[in-house]
Amino acid sequence: MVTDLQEYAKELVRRTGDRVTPRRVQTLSVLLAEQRAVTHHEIGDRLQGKLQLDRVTLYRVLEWLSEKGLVHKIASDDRVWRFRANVETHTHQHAHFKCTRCTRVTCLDGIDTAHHWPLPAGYHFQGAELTVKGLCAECA
Amino acid sequence: MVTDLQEYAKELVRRTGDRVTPRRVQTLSVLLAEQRAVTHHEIGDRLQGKLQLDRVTLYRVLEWLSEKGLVHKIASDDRVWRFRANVETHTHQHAHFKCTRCTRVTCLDGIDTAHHWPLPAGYHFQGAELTVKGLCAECA
DNA sequence: CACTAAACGCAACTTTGTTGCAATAAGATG
DNA sequence: CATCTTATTGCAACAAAGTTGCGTTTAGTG
Repeated sequence: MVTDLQEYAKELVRRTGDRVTPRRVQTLSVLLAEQRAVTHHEIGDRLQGKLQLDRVTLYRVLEWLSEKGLVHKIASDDRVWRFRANVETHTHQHAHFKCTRCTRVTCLDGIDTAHHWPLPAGYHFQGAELTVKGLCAECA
Repeated sequence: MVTDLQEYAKELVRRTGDRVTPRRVQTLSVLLAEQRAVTHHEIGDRLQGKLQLDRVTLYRVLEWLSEKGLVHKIASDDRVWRFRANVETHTHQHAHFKCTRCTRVTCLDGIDTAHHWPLPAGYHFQGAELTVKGLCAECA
């Protein structure tokens, strides 16, 4: 139910201690509803009609959600940031899959990128970003 | 010796069968001289003075070098393409390391990304891009 | 209800990369 | 080595993603 999701989003925003604004709640709600990582543009489309939202504001809302740990950013080779709501079942340290045909990005919770990769001497590990490319089940 | 590198670059360009132009040779020469992945901007800086080179031409030269397999492109989370000369000792299927302080990108030849990662049923593997982040030996 | 700092909207700007087209030059041919 | 053909280059204009500055609105507090 949509209302449940919005209430949940509202609760998550409230817990941060910062202001609970419609834009934050609606944006997070959209991301919670998706089972994948979506672009800034796609989020904007889904919010059309529901409420007026400036491009810049959306960037700032997403940045804020990211800072608060409610969402995470994913870099891709098309130079477009994608965002995904953080769910308890997966940590930040996971891989992503990008379909080379439909360009959809999904999370690969089965792969743990927190694994310590073999680095040259003197190097200090902080994190890793792994994107596996190929065809998803629908496009294959 | 710089001349050697330029001669080598020239030879590599010649082997493609396409035209041997100063811009292609010089650009490849700059990339061969680097032990890491450099941005379009950095390459432009290194070419200043040596020869006049338009932004667009550089993009096209790099694209061409990439198509011919003399160079490979690396995507990063700062939306900037980086390029690195292909050396026999490493294949395209390897990981990269990006220092979060000096932003330099180096190749991690010890990690093979052609490995078949565990994917959901119906998914078809094509390739993977892995960037490990942290501090390099100089910045640590 | 009034107040204040945080959010927001708007306009202008930056960075990275691309497209179209006319001018130039690599290398083949005579 | 002059000429010709076509790939390559430079220029100008454009496009997309994202950022900055600033005045206006609004959430939350008293």
